[in-house]
Amino acid sequence: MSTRADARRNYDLLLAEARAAFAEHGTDASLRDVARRAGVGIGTLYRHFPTREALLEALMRSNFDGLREHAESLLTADDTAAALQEWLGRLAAGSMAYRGLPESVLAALRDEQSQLHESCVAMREAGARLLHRAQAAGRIRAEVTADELLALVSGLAWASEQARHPAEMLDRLLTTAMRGLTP
Amino acid sequence: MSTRADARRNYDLLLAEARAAFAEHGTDASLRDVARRAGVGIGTLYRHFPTREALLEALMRSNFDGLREHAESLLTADDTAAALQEWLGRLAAGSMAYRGLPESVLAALRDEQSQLHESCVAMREAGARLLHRAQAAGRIRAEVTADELLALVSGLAWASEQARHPAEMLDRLLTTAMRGLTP
DNA sequence: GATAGTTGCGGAGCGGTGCTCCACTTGTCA
DNA sequence: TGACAAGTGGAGCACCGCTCCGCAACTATC
Repeated sequence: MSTRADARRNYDLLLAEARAAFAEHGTDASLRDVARRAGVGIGTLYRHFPTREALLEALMRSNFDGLREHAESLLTADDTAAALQEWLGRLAAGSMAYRGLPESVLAALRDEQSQLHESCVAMREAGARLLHRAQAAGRIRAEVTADELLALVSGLAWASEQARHPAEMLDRLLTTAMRGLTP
Repeated sequence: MSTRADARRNYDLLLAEARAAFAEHGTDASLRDVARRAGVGIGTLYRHFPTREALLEALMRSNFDGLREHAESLLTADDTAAALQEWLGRLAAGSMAYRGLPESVLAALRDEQSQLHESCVAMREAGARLLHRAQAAGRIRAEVTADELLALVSGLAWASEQARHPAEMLDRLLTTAMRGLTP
């Protein structure tokens, strides 16, 4: 039993609509609207996701897990710097999927109470291993920290979002940033 | 005559309260609250500033003008790269004065209809002269554009805002960025 | 199948928001 | 001092996030 069948169905419906709404209107999309689009009462939405953050969390956790796995798969790459850059590119692209999301990523990193924190930390540590490997190979300056790196990339992703040609701008900014990271 | 004395007074009161409110609650502070704190009806606020952007504009224009003047005064500095870095630091710090403002800066840069656009462009061009001078001196890579530079610094300012120690983080990120900008 | 009981649902309601509109007050100039 | 344009203020509209609880619907048992 645990969960009733209709509850499970509504949960999935809400999640799908939330994903669409956040992609369309950014992270401050109307939750009433999400419920409406899912054909469900507003109370039902709040029953399943007590806060807006809970909703974001559900969406972002898979993001984080994917990034962690990606980082781990890159740990055996020959070119450590290229591996790091590839991962940072995907991190930035993932952040940009929903407007306003980079802010949530950083907030989750900061707030240890956040339920997102765990999966976010796991992702960060996978990224840190990638960084350390590149540093050990002398490809990245030793004094660069993982926190700094994530903040940097989040900032670039954010700035690119605002530009006329986001993808192109992100590419330029990432390239410049990588130059600053090398010894 | 032109404007009545009381209207002028209310305008100034509103502007002062708006500045305080934006600094305290970010750029989405409650306008009703601004009017309340200024001891004025909400209608009066909207009479003077038809949109939230108009209010931001009035506040930011002085910011931009100050940045432009600063850039111009740095044009005669001996160390072109240091001059650029100093100005970028002030740009970032100015952006961070109000949470959420960097986004408005970039939006104004993008939107040519914006009333902010003119003063923003003037500031950007003053910054661009600073950049070109450093490039001519061989201190900054030639292919870096002014747009890219402003986006970069805005992104770093934004990311720093989110960090635990904003000022310190901004310093680290700016240093890394400058490294990426040098040939 | 029928039934009991728990689980989940929906939306009215509260206090807030941005913004509009217009009856009324107030400053100004003749 | 008065006429009148300029300026005011807040009621009102449609929305928001979020809470609460009477009621409907699903499920385990018989």
